[in-house]
Amino acid sequence: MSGTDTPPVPSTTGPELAKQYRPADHEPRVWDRWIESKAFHASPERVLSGAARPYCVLIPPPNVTAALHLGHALNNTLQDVLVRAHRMQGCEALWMPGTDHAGIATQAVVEKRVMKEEKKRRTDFSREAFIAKIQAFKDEYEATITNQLKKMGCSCDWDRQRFTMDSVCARAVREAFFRLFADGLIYRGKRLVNWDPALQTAVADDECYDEEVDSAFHYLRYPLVHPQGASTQQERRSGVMPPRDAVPVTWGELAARGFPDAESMPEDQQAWLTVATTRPETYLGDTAVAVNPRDPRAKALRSLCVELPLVGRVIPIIEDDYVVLPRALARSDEEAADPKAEYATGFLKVTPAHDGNDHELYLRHKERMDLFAGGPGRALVNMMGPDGRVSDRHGLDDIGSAGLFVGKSMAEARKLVLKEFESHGLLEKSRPYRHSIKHSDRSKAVIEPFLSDQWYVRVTDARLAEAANAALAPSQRTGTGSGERSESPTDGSMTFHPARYARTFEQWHEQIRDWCISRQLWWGHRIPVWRRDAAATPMSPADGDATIAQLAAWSKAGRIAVREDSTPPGKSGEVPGRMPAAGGMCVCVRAENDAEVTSLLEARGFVQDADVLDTWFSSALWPLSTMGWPDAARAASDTGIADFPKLLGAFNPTSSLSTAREIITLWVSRMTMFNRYFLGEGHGRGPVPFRDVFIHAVIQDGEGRKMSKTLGNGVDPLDIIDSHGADAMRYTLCTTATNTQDVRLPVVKDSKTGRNTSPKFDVGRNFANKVWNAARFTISMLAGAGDAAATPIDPAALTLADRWMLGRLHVACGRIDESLARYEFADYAQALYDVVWRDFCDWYLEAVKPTVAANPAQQACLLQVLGSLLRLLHPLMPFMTEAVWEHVRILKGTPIRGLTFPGQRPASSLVAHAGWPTLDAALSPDAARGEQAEFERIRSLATAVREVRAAQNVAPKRRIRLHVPASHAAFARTHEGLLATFGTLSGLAFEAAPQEACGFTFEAQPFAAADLFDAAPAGATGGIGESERALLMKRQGELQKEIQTYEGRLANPGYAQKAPPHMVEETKSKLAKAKEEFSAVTSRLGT
RNA sequence: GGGCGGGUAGCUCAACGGCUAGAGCAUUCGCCUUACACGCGAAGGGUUCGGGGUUCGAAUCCCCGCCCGCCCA
Repeated sequence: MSGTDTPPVPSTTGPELAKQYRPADHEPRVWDRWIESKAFHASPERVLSGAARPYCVLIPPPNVTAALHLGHALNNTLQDVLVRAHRMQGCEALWMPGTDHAGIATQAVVEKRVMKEEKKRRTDFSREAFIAKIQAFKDEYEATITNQLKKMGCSCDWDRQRFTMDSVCARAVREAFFRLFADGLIYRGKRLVNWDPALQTAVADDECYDEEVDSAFHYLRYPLVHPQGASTQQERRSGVMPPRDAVPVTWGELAARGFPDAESMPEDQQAWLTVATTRPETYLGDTAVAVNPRDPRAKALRSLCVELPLVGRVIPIIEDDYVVLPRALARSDEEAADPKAEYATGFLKVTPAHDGNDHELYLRHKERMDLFAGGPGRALVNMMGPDGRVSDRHGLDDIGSAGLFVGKSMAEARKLVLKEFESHGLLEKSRPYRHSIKHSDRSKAVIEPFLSDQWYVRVTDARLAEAANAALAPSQRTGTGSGERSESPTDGSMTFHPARYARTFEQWHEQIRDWCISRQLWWGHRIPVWRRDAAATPMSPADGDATIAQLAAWSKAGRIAVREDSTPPGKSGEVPGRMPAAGGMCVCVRAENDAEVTSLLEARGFVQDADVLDTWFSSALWPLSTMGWPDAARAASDTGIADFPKLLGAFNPTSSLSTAREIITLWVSRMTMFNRYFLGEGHGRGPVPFRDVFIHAVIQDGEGRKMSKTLGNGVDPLDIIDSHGADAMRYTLCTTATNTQDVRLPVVKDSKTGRNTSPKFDVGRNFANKVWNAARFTISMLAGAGDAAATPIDPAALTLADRWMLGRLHVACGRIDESLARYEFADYAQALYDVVWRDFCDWYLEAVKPTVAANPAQQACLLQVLGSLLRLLHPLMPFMTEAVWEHVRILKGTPIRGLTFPGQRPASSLVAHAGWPTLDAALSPDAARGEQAEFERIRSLATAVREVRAAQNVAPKRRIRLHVPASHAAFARTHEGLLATFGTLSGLAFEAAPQEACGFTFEAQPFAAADLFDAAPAGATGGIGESERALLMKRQGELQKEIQTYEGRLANPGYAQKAPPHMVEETKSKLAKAKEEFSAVTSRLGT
């Protein structure tokens, strides 16, 4: 810490503070003081030199898509609370800020904007020109977001702000991709995407909408054949057995196999299966028919096949319980209730290249389907071109006599297929059916599931998924899953809060699938792979040999890595001996600007992959990239931040990550895998990226709905800062942060501004104002105080009230420290509320009012307690406490023995650096239990007096006389001052109370309040008054209930025998007390 | 389909096998009591979703059911 910090601005040191806390008067000034003094700067040097413990939080980088909402406000408030508290505790606290480029979301937003403003599509621009537009948008929103965070008071180290696409992060992405590629953990594979045939691009799920359309189920007959007649496709291809020779299966044969109802069909005719489909046109890509194994017909069909009409392809019948049984065969009400059961025939055509569910079926029956199709992957028959028309050039190479469909759009093909089937007598019927299908947001075209080449990270490798699970703390492992602990010391060092989320994390990795990282977008990190298809671009042998030699040299030098299509996932690729004559070859180029390599590649027909990486790929590197990995020296020179090379060593692993539930799988998992992998020398057991993962609640509106733009129930943090102040918002958000999974915040529209707000924020505003006024009052009382002494005051020299307050402070500190350690922010807020409002304001300030002016020791105690409270409040309410601190820190204060502030930075005038209150055990309530109890008795008696005053309608300012029984004479005399203050008493009396006094019991003894009125109220007739009687009878009722409870408990024979003895004793003594008081009350009522 | 959370005062939430189930807001009554009306004092308000079980003792643990919500597929 530099300590070059400005003194308080003169204008704020005026004689008096405003009567109300007005946030706008302070927030900008306080913010400027923090920034000018570099209050949030973290120095890795201090960590590495051992001068301070590290505490580090990485901000979950907000998307640059839109301004922050209340959920962000919550998450960032909680992070700031953690960071500020640890900074005050003496840690070197680094909160790393930054934003995320959010590929799909941002590009989509900009595309919409450009369409609206310029009526142009992305494809109307060059890739570079369009990216420039997105870049401009990003700059705008990054500034908006940064401003919002600053308005909230976020104490990030702003000089270190990163963006997932800046040069430092880009280098990390490039290196990570290269290493995974070289290690065989990145491979190319096929996958179904949402294809927009109009725009000829893949679109993301959230760029589609579902819309109901009128369609139909069509019932197609597929003739049954014997597989031995057809053999496999491979054999047919080589001419062994033309498809026409497939041997038909007759109904008679089927009947003999036990197929129900087959005997009712013509015995010697070829049998068929009827499939029900809404997409008959895709039949060209069918590579199986599926039947449910529980279907009574399934057994008879085993070992048989069907032959696709016209195409002639012979495809297997597979059994899978995904298939819906027709209603007639349903085995339960639940099955029959499935609306699809009504339309189902029990036979499902399987088109794995054109339907997601069919693709899943294929993955489960891969071996069999591929065998029939002629080899690995061959059952994925793609019958459509990128233009959405039937094609025999994109994977359909056995079209047979179905050539008439080629070139037709999918809609035309549907009609034609139905017509052809009908003319062959193979269309059984069509039934109208209404269902929802996916459409593209932008073109409104019907989405076609389309097979395309994608890049994958092989996270199923043990070095990734299992390593992530091994990171979990042993107490949070269920023990059954993958990822046994190794001898690595970093295994088991990551803990979730609340603990239940560890299960989400663990199960995700147990059933993880390879991660598809390519996205058909322009905005993002472009995939650094150049590919050449041998078939597409022939090369002369000489060129080939030269290229191979060059690639081998570069590969050896670590500048590139090579994979062929045939390299199996999980294996590293090698530069082949010569240029392959078939298949594709991919070259990953390590350095971003290696023009020598890329120009040769491009000259030899290699083309860079057009896709970009999934945004989460760069996010997954956040703990590394923000710390300068892999080349911190270049990060330093890029940014001018000299200590970049020290960050990783000082702050990774980071301390706490705060994020939302759904992020566990998207982000937490991947950061864990990557941090461990890249810092773990390839074995995957390197350091974890963070020790604690805190999952915060989701803010919902009053009805339990998510806040969203479309519902119009969102609350803008800046609106709340405007109306209530940043501290009020922060405090209120903390009060909601219980460890449940969601919190409700009733939303109302402010009639004046028309903006959404919540009455909840008044809680924070009121509390801020309360603290402000408590401080204002304290300052005014201490204004004329004498000089401070250096020798700490012995608590024994203080009054009972002072020591009680120190005890309350002790309790509050313990509760707050505990809450912080457990990430229970609502309890932190509650502890502050209790100690500030209920203890300090309600009782302590009232107690010292009459005495503090004449008691220097009490002055010291009051100031130290206020200072402690402001410190404890600071993480939640940084602006207000800092504004107050400007006045408090200049007061002369003698320390109190046992109350210290470790972590304080002496050179700083900020409460942000003022250290954390720490109280010796000597000041704990336990150490002086008798005294604490004494003060509590005083409070109880005062409350009893107040009850009488309220019940009797005594004027608030009127001083009344308290008649004390002999049993309590000494007690009352000792504490007469406090009792008089709290009860607004004129004094004590020890003789019998006059007739018109109002009696009450305290500790089962008869007390009375007298001199309540100038004259006896009209109608008073002597004896006890009506309101006193009411009071006593109410009390009598309470006591009766209490006595019943205790007597019932003691009457239970099991209780005395089995309950802990101290508990039985306690009940007995409570019963005795209650009975005693009951008789006192009764006897008073009897007079 | 798998996993998880919740149902307690009108509202938002506490209470983690043992005080007469507690706070804040809202409500009612009395107060502009010299820090604070964004405040002070006092009061009313609960069959802890329903049913069963374990236990001396259940809002809390177990089982069944109902309702609401989230995540993953």
